[in-house]
Amino acid sequence: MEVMVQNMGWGVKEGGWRKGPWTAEEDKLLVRYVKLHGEGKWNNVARLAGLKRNGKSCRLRWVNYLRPDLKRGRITPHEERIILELHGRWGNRWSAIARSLPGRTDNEIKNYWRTHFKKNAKVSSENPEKLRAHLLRRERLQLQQKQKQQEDQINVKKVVSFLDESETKVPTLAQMKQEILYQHASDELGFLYSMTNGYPTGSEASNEDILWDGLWNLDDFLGIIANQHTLVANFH
DNA sequence: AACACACTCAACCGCAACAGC
DNA sequence: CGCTGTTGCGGTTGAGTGTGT
Repeated sequence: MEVMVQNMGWGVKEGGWRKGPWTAEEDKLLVRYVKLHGEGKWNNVARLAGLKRNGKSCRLRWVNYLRPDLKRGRITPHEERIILELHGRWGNRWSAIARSLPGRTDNEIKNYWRTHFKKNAKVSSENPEKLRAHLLRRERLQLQQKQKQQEDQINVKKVVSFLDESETKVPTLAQMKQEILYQHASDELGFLYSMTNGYPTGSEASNEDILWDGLWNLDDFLGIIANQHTLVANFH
């Protein structure tokens, strides 16, 4: 890796700092540092963790890649709507938008918007043929995503029926199911409300917290459920 | 199969805001 | 109050990969 990095012209030291793609070893050192010292004080990382990276680079690597609460995978259509909506309101305030999408980074959202929407605007004015091809392509991709979502829904049904079976055995699971279903429903309603009636005024931040708070991916949910499943299995 | 184009992602840079002295 | 170091943000770049022709 080190060799490859150097061949690519990366990994060159500038003022003593390494640059370019991170190695697994560097990641390990950074993670260990954060575990021991917490986030922040990034300029101490080089000294305390033995990394030859400047603080800025370490922070970026942590925030955009190593943080444990990051959500992996493609932006969902639901998230896409939120990005569009919030970008319409706030403009390029990526970090603010990212705060409304738990598990997504400003970098990720910025990248997504630039490739999908900024280009669209340019393409449409320049060449309608290109735009049509572009839209067709996107439509196909969305179709694929939709199919995946349907599979996810089937999985949710399986999980819910599992919970139904387990309710009598483990009462807390019944509670959990109720909360999850309620939260999912209120998210949808909240979003629809905001789309049709405009945005709440007054204590905006707290209202929005409620509105966006339940956007965690189904994967996370299924992960929790899987853990619960193991617990129940072990319990019996 | 080869090429061109589109898309994704990680990483860098410059600048501004903030905190501490 | 001004200086300095640190942190956070937005813009940009470039490599790698996927897809269409």
